[in-house]
Amino acid sequence: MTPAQLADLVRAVATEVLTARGLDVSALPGDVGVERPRNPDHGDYSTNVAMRTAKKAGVAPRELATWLVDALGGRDGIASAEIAGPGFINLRLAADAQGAVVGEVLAAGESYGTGDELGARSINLEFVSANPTGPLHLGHTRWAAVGDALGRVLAARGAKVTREYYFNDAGGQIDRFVASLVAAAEGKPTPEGGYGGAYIAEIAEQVLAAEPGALTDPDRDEVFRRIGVELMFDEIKRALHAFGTDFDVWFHERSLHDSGAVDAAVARLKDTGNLYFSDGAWWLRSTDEGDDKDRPVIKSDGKPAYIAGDLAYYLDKRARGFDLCIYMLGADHHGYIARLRAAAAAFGDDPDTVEVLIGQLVRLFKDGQMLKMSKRAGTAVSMDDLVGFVGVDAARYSLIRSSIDSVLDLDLDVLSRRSNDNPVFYVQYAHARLASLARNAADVGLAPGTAFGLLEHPREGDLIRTIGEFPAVVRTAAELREPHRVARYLETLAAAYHKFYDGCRVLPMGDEEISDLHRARLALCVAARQVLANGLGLLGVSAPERM
RNA sequence: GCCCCCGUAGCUCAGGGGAUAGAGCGUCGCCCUCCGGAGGCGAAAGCGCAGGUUCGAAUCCUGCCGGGGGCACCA
Repeated sequence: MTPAQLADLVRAVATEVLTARGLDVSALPGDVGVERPRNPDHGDYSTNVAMRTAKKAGVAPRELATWLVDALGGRDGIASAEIAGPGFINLRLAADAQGAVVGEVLAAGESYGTGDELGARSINLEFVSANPTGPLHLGHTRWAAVGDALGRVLAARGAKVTREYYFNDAGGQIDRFVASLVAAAEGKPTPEGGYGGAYIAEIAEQVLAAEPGALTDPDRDEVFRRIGVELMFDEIKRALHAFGTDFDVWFHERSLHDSGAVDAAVARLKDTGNLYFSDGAWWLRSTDEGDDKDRPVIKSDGKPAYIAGDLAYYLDKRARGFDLCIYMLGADHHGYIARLRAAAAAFGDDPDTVEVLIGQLVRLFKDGQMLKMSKRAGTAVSMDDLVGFVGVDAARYSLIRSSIDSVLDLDLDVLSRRSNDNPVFYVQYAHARLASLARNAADVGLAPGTAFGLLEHPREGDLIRTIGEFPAVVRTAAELREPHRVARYLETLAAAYHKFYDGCRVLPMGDEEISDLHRARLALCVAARQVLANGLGLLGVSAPERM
């Protein structure tokens, strides 16, 4: 019996009991569930349904709990039901009912953990979207890891996800980038406000290699722009791909200007009265969505402001059929939330079709000193740097496993000193150990069995219940847009497995005869390995056969 | 001044109202006669402060204190 099935049973029994007693069934909360108590004395699962329902139903919590316990006690698969504390109902499952979860995992295989509650949603997930003026730094790397994992998690729960990268290749930042390239090519110092990293000189060199006459070309800047920006794009794409993060759509802001989409979007907003004219500029009422001031869309010099591109871009996304647009932005962009929502509202959409996830910074420490991440200074810690230090798996995992709400401090000395310092190896080790076990089992002719009722050891029960949690963990991670929950769950699962492995012998000892218990335990191991692999897959982290 | 995020063990971080608050690393002490010791068992150690809501608050609300990040007709 899975937790979901048990919750269904509790709900059904509660409904029966209330009905039989002539009480209001609507007093039941909509999300009747079971949870795993921390204290094993409190059973395999517990439910607080009696406490949550009692007041509305007009009965004492413990009295209602008594009725529920009586009704639950005799049900198939329930070994015991008892009241505790203020009205908790603590449940124990029969070993065979609980063990059936193992069979479900084996049957579901790679699809265990997936669901379809997001099936109706077509989601545009935009993340990273770094300006093509320099290599991806640590902050971008965090979004690359988290965004990619979120995309996988959303897809696992049924959403149709398009991962998208928006290149801001139309504004003044690009002009400065180009000017920096030209200066480098001419051997001149970095211009005021330009970019001075070593990569600038490298790209300038490549431009000259591709177009030897670039410096004397009448359209010199245009040549450097065309080739230089393209080289930067390629570099960013290469780094992301090497990081295991690929996008479905690489969107160029410039295309919106070139195609007239920006003008069209602005015109439409003027027509519908969603822009107002003041002080020579056209303004969007972003204050309606909580902004502290309205924002100009057309500047008083007649040129479109940056936000004009955002408006056209939003319209483009909607035209492509997305019913939810998720933007992952850094903490320094939190002011954009109101603007982006206002954009949706201005086009007549529900602002909730725009969901902005704000992630905090990553700080890197080495020798106790914080490393600055300034691209301009050229001392940035890049995605490649981090990967070079710790590898893709550890980099992704360490960035994903924390909530994006918290500033993340990574210590390079710790991460690069010993691999064991990173929890990813704890999880991967569990998988590798299971893979090894499977090889050994095959060598002695042991095959998985189905006598799950024999799995009565406390650590077997704990492992089975942990495996049973996985689908709900993925569902919650998708719903809350928090892929770090998957990582933390995997650490719990790995711990449950290691404890089981320490306490329960799987393979026959010496010339011991193979028994149904051996076969059932092997099946449990196969299931555990499947869940570890599925979970690591959601994070884009490898599940190694050997380490 | 206004807005956003954070404050939980020595450190890095989990804990979407529930019973005795967890993990990794670090410290101390155990377990190698067989499946991978990159493991297991045990110990010390913590919810910034004050109110409020609730049967019940690390979790929700308010205020304060502390830290970080934002508040452009730049992109």
